[in-house]
Amino acid sequence: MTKKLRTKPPARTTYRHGDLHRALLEAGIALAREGGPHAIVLREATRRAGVAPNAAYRHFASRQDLLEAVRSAALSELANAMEAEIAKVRRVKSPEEAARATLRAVGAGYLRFAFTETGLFRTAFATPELLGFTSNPARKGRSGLDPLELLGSALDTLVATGLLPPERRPGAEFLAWSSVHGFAMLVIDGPLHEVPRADVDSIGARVIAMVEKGI
Amino acid sequence: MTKKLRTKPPARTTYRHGDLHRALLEAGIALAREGGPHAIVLREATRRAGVAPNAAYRHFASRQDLLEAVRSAALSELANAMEAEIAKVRRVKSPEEAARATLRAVGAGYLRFAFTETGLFRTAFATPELLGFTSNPARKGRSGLDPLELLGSALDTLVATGLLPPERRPGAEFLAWSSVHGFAMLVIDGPLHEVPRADVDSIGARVIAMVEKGI
DNA sequence: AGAGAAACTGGACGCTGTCCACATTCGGAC
DNA sequence: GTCCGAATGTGGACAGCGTCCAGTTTCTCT
Repeated sequence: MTKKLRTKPPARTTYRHGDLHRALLEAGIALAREGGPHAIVLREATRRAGVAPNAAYRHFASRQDLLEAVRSAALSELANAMEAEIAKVRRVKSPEEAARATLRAVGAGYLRFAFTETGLFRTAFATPELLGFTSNPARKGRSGLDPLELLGSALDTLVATGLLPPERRPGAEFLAWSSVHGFAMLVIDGPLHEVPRADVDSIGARVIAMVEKGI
Repeated sequence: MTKKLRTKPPARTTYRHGDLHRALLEAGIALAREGGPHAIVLREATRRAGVAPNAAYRHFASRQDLLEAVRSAALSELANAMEAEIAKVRRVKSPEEAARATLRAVGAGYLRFAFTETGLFRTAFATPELLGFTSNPARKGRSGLDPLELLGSALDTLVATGLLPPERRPGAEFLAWSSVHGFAMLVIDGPLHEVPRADVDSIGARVIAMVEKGI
């Protein structure tokens, strides 16, 4: 064993770190990815950045503040996962079919992220006190939309193609989001936890079908 | 100010506490009720029980163990809330209408508990590692059914009255549970947090309607 | 009455977030 | 170019947490 081959920063020689804010944020993201929100530990983040614990306070007001920043990054990655799934849909037959497929893609991307990046997913929705995801640049994906906006956009398209009556549009994102999010939780640490991936996917498809039908 | 009028146990004079297990569990439940899962703190529980911190280890293997016990109690109370709502339904017109109303009551009870006993609700589904609610006597309500079983029973009745095709019955509880649970999370600490109760209730009704229709 | 087990106490350890006082360095005004 | 204030990082401390170990008190069973 050489001494600790953790991603140890090369023992900076300069007094100033140079980009500590980003280093701490990235350490926080790594921690969240590995162990979820409660694995985000200030001292460990500073350790990984090769800096004294207190240095963090020049860049984040508190552990909670760092948590919040990681949370935004997680939401942004969630948006990217959703966009990736949506991108696969393009160039299909009818606009109607495309609209439906896009809505399904939104759900599928959400679930894929939840199951693939569980730690980040949990972090995205870990909030000791209130807060959802109000519009915040840090939480958007590459397309410039955050997860809720992506869902809203898919629903708008559904209305535009005449597949969803306009009077049922308001608040529809909450119906869809509830179902898919709840399902993710059920799988991540609920009764569906031990169920094989294939079965999970098929139930997931039914959840999305239920939304399409019942919305 | 008299010195701390917290529910201070009357400074027991005996060496033995007498019923420390229950006292700790109840302190844990109180803490969870006030501040959710992470407010369950071993030392605080022992303080409220008027006992040294280590005494807890004679009754719970770890903080996690106490958390787990509180969690079971919370699930049991959730079952009770659901049962209470179901009880209101009895003696309606047709069996079909009764079956539908019962399913809605299951959802309504779930949501009422989530919004009324938020701390306990959060605790019921807080689980650092895996686990859902497998059958466990401590998690049942007065009727002898746990929350998931209550939902399952309502769905069975729906099938019995011919309102739900039997082939769609398997796994249906996961569709219903996903939607209602997700909605609860959305309200408790998601984008719907600031929305007035009346609006929340009306969206909640739509969620339940979606399930009835899309299941 | 005595022995062994069960319940509780006391003190300690390492970990955490956070605060205060101090050291170093950077960038701009003269 | 030099000086000075602001920004950044360090060191040491504190309280609170979960947990462990060793001792003490009490109960129960023979």
